[in-house]
Amino acid sequence: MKKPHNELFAGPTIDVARRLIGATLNRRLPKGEPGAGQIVSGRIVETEAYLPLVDPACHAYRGPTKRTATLFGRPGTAYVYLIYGMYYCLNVTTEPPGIGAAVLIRALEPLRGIEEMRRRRGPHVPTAALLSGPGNLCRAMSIDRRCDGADFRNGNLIIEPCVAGVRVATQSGRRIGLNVAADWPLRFVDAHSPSISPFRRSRGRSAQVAAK
DNA sequence: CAATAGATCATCT
DNA sequence: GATGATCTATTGC
Repeated sequence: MKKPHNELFAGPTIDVARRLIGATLNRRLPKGEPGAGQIVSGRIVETEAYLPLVDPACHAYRGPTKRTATLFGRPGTAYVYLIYGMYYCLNVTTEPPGIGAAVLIRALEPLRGIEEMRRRRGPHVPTAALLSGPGNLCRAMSIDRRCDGADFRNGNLIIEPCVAGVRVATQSGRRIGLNVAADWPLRFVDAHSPSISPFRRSRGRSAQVAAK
């Protein structure tokens, strides 16, 4: 039994998004599939904040629905949804219960279970790219709607904070794939990681502004 | 390198 | 009935 990391999910959404860079995501592969029970894990190197109340790109913006119910629950819960009929996206809920907001996990650097990830992504995918991109990391780690509502402190989907004292060179920039409020500087990356997701068209240019 | 098309479906209007 | 917090392959410069 490990110590729960409540402090990791506390505070403003932007702070959580920054704090999650360098943290470790551990996933225990579900029963009934290859590698069941094994742990696959990665180091978080890219996140995006979706702010409470004021953010038109946040799924919570128009109030709770059946799909987005978990967004309004306690912080540190998994919000998983299907996008484009084909891929899942994994979020960490933030803010107190009743307020909908989250941090999207966009990319990780593979740590454990590389063979299991490659089995799900394909034999020719380079190791550094196995967990690069929100849809890809969910596929590699067998994360889908069954994970919606999971607690990141216990269970089969756990986030452990960055080791104390480790400094990650974090940068911020515009968000990716949005039609509204894409230019808000709410995307955070570990600038030195080879696993950051490729830049994609989201209109305009992708300004990278140095943060701390 | 940049732009575009197509795959595919739960959710919401 | 339209729409995505995506990804890959393909085309064109």
